[in-house]
Amino acid sequence: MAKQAALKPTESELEILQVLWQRGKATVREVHEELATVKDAGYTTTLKLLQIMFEKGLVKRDDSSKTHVYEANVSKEKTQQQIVGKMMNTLFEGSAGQLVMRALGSAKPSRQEIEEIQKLLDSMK
Amino acid sequence: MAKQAALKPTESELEILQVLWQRGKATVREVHEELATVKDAGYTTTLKLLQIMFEKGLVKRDDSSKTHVYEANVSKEKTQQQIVGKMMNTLFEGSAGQLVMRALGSAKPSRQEIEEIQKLLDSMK
DNA sequence: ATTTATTTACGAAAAGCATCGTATAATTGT
DNA sequence: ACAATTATACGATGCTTTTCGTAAATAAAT
Repeated sequence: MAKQAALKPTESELEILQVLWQRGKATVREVHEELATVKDAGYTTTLKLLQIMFEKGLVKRDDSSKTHVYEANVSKEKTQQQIVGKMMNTLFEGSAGQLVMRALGSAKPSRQEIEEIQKLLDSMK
Repeated sequence: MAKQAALKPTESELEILQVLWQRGKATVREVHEELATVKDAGYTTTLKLLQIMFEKGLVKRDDSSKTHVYEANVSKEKTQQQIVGKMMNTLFEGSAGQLVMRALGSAKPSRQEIEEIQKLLDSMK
């Protein structure tokens, strides 16, 4: 069904995508249980959200058996890219450098991550 | 009216804040004109937004003369920090490194910015 | 002075989002 | 077989966000 125009997941939808990206496939119940450790909402809320996400094309589902199995239909990478890109524009005047500086000031990455980033930076010069 | 609990500017509010951070002070008209180069909304829309932001405490205003003059009432730094932090959690599992990698993959910073980031990274090791 | 422009205030529509309750169907346990 | 549990579907509510129209007040222009 082709490419959709920049569909931006909402906050709640992102929480669910996070679970799906991590688990691959999951039932509503499984998503809900995992969400419950962080959030606090009813089962039907999670269900409804997943149904809406299905309509939007954010997830796909296997409904061959009674208990449907959901799976992300947008990649983690693309989604991250899209949102970071948007944020760079509305909040950092389009400057990746500024965003990076702010992110690094917020929380410290591990030594290994630091070296990875440095490697990437070197290759960009 | 004191300190508010974590007030999260909306997308549109961020666009306006961006203008105000850049200009310092501005009338509704000025904000609107600048916004118009990027966005497409009526004058009263911008006005209303600014009025709402005033009620929320996001901006302050000088209404001593008929034409009110607005100014940001939240700092760019704090706001950026707040939003980047939130995004790190909901989208990058709390990892600054992952976020940085993604940001760098999105758009290339200038050579000068790269070196600045490298300096910061070195000091973090 | 009278008209024209600009400005603020305010109400309200329209759309999007998160949440839940209830009905209905299917599955499981006894 | 029947009761209890578990699923989905779907409508509806309340809230937030964005948008604009219109009225009233002020200022500027002729």
